[in-house]
Amino acid sequence: MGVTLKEVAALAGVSRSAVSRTFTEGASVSAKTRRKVEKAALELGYSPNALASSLTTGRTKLIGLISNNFHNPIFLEVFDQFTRALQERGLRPLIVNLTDETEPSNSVRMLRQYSVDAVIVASSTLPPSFAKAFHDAGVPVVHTFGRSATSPEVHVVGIDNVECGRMAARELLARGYRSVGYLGGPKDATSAQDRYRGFTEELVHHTDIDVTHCFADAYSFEAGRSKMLEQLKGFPPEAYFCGDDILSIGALSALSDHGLTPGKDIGIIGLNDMEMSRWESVDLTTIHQPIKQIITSSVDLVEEMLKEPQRYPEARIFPCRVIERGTLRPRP
Amino acid sequence: MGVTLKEVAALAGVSRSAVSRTFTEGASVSAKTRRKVEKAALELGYSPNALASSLTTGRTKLIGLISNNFHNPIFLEVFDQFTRALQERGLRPLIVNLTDETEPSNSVRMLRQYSVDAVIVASSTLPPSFAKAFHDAGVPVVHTFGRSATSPEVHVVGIDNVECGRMAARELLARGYRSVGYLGGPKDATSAQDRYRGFTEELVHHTDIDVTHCFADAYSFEAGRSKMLEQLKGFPPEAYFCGDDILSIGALSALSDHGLTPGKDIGIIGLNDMEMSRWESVDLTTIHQPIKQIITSSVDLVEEMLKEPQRYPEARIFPCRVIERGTLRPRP
DNA sequence: TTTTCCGTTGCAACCGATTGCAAATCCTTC
DNA sequence: GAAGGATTTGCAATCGGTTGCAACGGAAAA
Repeated sequence: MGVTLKEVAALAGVSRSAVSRTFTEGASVSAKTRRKVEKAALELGYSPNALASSLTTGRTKLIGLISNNFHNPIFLEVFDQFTRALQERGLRPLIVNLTDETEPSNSVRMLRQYSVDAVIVASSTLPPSFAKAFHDAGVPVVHTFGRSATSPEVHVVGIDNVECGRMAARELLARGYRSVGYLGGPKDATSAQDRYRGFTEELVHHTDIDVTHCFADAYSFEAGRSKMLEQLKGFPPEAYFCGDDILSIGALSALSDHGLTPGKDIGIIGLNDMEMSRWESVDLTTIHQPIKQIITSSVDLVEEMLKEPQRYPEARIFPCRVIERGTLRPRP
Repeated sequence: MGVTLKEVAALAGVSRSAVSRTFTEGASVSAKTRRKVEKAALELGYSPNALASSLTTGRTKLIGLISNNFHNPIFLEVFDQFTRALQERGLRPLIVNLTDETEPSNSVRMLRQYSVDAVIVASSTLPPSFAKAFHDAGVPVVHTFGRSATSPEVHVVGIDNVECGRMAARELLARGYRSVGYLGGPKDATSAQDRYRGFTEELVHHTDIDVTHCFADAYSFEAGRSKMLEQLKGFPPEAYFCGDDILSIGALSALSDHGLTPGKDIGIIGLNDMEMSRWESVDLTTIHQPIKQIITSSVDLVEEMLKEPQRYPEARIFPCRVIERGTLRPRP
């Protein structure tokens, strides 16, 4: 269908190598032939076939981008950032939407078939073993939003979820709440587990504080809402640490159903600080996760791995901080 | 890096052709060789290189998916649906995030370099000429959420935006509003223009009704909110047709700033019926756009174009309907 | 047993590029 | 003008597959 090297070479009256070289950085071509070739290429509307060249160079500039969080609005931001960051560096995101039906191992195979140069697993709900599968298959991999502690074999970029749990606990303590709850994401998500661990660890010595916990089925509005509705049927604590802003927003909706005012009747602190949390109607007190930095750093890391595939795995952990808005009562 | 045909052939003791044929649908191989090859392939962990084979077959199964709506939450749903639908059919989405900085023509070139089999332009804010550029470059293209009327050269799947504008106008009339406004998306978006046209056309003979209009800078929460805040400084009409749910939600936030109750003090009707509009705290009356059907149909169309690239362009238009919730006053 | 036919197999060319190597060309310098 | 070195150039092999074609082999038909 497209114009090929050969045709350009014929028109320019040079060899195919000459054409190839004019289009590869730092190859040796004289100004004269370069001019001839460029003229011919322009005339024919030629642009090199990236896939064909990948055959010999072994580089496709294709990066697998795997996720499964399509029901969390934060993902919009994540996705926007990732695609931009990759594009800016001349890399192309090849997307995999991991649904419940899709067999994870299939995606490993598929991405290998397309010879992606590297894979980014962007999810806090996938197990470390998933990212490791790519590593084992010889594909450079970065697990963004992954758990750092127990996956020494794979690069991880994200936050310290345990510390975030502690941070949330401290914040609730500082506000004088006497009974607190953790409303986490799905129980099998490492992020939900780690945040829970930090939260309870911080509170274990405060024997005067009542601590409860529960896990929503997913990081989604509906899951947060229905779990909070369930809680409100019993005797809910004075304040909740929700494992994600979208859970918080679902929870807020449940509170409003019951005529409860967040920050006054019940405290809520979230995690992520997504755009929506800043909306006046939401005004969520939350722990800010530096998404942009995390993603830029992830893509940086990918680029470095392209140069040095056997690079020793590292964890890049970014600090979080509490953003005060309206869903916790003021500090005394 | 990976295992190649040759190695499998060597291990299985057959020719490379035999191996190739066992992995291509409907090729002639005896059960015996197939068994030998499969055993060897399994042992070596071989899976064919999709890119290499694309060289000869001319098919990559790569589909360019281009969008620029990364600030509208509806895009989460769109994106989820698109990636799933493509995956289910064995097609791979190659994403292009069209930002303001990126030169559109670059994406045409880039997608041709990766020999995508087809391109889906998923945006109601890109001009028909953009989709046409792919058509002109010989790449099959479907413009999802595009304008049907004036792009006879390109397949379009979506809704009749003019009709939606009329529908909104009729709905506001039926509720007895005497002064109405259109709060549209960016002025240069065909969807914003068409919805505006329908809206005013329907009202042109109702000389007793006051009609005003304005355009937000983008299909985003912030744009809707700030435009509505601006409106509220003057003498706003009794009800608005917002060109998109996210604009409506931004507008609702502005109303709440001013202590106005939607549905009571000011009416709002949106367009899209995205998940968020169903949230109790939003409860937006809106025009439902059948996203799922549109996307399934788009991907169907792409598949058909793969078989028949020169297929005569068609427009697939899906009907919309009003979903009554709480942001318009009841019919009299 | 020989002939015929059909399904299977391997050879070799090709897809569109890259690249090591040696030949050709250019520019200096004597 | 010739020798020398530095660039530039083209040849041909290669990347990992696919596929038309002819040869092959086995079974059924004669």
